[in-house]
Amino acid sequence: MDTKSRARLEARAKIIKAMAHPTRLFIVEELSKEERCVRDLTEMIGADVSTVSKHLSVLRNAGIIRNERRGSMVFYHLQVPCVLNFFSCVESVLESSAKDQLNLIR
Amino acid sequence: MDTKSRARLEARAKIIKAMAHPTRLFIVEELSKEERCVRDLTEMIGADVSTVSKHLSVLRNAGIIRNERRGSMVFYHLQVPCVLNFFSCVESVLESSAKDQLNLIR
DNA sequence: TGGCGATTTGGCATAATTGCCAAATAGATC
DNA sequence: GATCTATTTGGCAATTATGCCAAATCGCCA
Repeated sequence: MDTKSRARLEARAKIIKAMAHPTRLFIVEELSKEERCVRDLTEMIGADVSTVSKHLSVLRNAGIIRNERRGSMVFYHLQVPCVLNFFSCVESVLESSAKDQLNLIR
Repeated sequence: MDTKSRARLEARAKIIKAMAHPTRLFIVEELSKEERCVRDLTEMIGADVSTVSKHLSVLRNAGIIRNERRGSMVFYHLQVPCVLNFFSCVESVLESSAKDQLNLIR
């Protein structure tokens, strides 16, 4: 692995890592339906506002979501919707694992 | 968010987290071409064998890859190829970010 | 300007991840 | 069984991630 390949892999990993948290997956899923302000997301998630704000900044820094200030509120929306494709594949992995469990029992 | 939703999100996050590392992305990409033994992967990656072995176990525990022992060697192969779809979307995110950079400069 | 709601940032304690070395395990071959 | 190669596991130090509280910032409106 040369330096260039390593840099490319690191850039990719950074984006995937941004998705790799239950709360952030929830945010992505929710923003795929409609844009939301921090307060609404916080209420749905049930964590501290500061925690939610930091999760949002992780997703924003990765380039996955975007924010727009309107008045005193900040609205977030999904910038790159193809990340939703992750979900169907993840389900495939889960199904595949479930089958393995059955095979072990038999 | 109820307990059930949270569990589902955690299961998904676990799988995405397994992909969220440069070395493991390399492994997935490499195994998409052909199956490989631990020694070959280790040589390509250039880390300690134990490190590579642990990365492989992360991917295996997530259900993304599978291993098969043949003699004294263990071969790994991609179990759920749809994870390769992640890459094209990740590139979209990177491109989108690159455009943002240009807009900031202007 | 002062106060208020919305959001972000700093800081800290705790937990999880990472990578290496050393040791253990497994199969092949003698 | 002894030994060699291949792989995994245990353990440890260093780094990074997480979540909360407190404090700071921002926009609005009286």
